[in-house]
Amino acid sequence: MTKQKYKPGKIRERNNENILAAAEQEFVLHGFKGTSMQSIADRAGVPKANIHYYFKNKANLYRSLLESIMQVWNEVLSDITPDSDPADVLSRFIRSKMELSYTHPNASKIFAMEIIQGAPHLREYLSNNMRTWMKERTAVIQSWIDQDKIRAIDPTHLIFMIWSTTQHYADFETQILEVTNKRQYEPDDIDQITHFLIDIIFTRLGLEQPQLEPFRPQPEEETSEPASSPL
Amino acid sequence: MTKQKYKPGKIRERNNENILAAAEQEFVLHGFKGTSMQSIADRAGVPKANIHYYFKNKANLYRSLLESIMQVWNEVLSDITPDSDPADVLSRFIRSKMELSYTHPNASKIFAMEIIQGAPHLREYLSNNMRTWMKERTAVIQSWIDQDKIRAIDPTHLIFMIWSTTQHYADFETQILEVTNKRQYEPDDIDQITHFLIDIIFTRLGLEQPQLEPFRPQPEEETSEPASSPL
DNA sequence: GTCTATACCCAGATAGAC
DNA sequence: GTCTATCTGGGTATAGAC
Repeated sequence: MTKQKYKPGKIRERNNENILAAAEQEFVLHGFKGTSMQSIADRAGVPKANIHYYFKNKANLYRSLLESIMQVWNEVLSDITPDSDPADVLSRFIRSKMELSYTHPNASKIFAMEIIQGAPHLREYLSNNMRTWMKERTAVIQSWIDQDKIRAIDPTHLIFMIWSTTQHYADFETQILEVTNKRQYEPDDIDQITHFLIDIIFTRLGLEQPQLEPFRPQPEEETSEPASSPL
Repeated sequence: MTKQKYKPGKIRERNNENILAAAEQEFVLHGFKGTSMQSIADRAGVPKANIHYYFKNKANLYRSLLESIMQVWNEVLSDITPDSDPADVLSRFIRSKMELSYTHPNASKIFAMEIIQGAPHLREYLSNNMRTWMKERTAVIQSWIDQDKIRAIDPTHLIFMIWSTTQHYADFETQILEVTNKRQYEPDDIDQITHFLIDIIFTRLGLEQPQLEPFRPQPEEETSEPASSPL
């Protein structure tokens, strides 16, 4: 009879997270149109009607997922200024992206599928936010070039290169594990790839290879975040 | 009444190609599960039952598409030997991949979505063919290192880097065009990106930048190949 | 807030007339 | 070889009892 000390809305919050985690799995496996509300309900262990009660409809649920993904996406490379040390900022950029590929592969995959299919649910967001995001970053990189901090390079394609190479390890995980004959990535793999990418890019930019702390993922906390948290 | 000089099976062949081209479009937009046979039929301008007559079922049609994609995929980097000139082989590798991203973006996208979703229709192929493909290539690159033709580097991740950076321009086309504020890629863009990638990679490998013929796509022939040929 | 039952629609696939 | 009509299952969404 001891009434649990859940603060109001705690149950709803937990249900929300369970449903989002289940939806993430299903959307990765079958895409937006190919995923059924029933399969999400089954995986989350709730009746199908409850998902409609919480999220209204499938498009809404999917958009909630995309929003939580874009939120994390926007945190990387947010501390870049003309006065920054390029080696510091770029190595942390590459490293953060690699860590995200390791810790949140499904988020990366859902984003990738959304873009590949023409970004039907994300077009507005892209044109509103992405272009200015890019303009600001490339302007800073160009200022580094003008200050002779790095060798001249096309800043836009440099960012595309870092995006593509790091996200590749999340999105094409299946192919990479098959080809390299591994069962799963280990933290050491993430370190090795991060060094590989920094090595190639920094050589071209005329930067010294930085010393990096090895990547050690935090042991999964009990309920601080759901296991497959939306990115 | 002049009986057309179509060789036997010509009509069937044309129908096949139309259906495959329509299927390619639909599978890119909606994924395997999300695509309906009706929408493929509508796009191809044939009754739905005919597709079942030609391809038996959806999975079969999809696999036919994947096979034609893998066929083209396998042609690149097929002429690599320990005696080859690394600068020549690698620059043509990068260039071919960039040209494929330009000429066959949908093929790249379908392949990407298949891998992202866990390669349910391609797993067997991957484990049978891909690992030996990779072993052979990385062995040759390692031999170049042993011969001091290029600076030491991890051959496997070098190939991943070329795959990811080149395919990115096909798969993430929507995002890239939005961010760079373009309506579509031009042949000049392909040249510029190719040079960008060769520049960075060759600098790290200690190779001279090669002279490259500019990329000029052949003017679309009338019926030599369907407009949206399967890769 | 929760879940059963159901309305309504569209999917893949095939039978069978042409 | 072609296409209409139809079978059967599963989809989204909601009404309404609990």
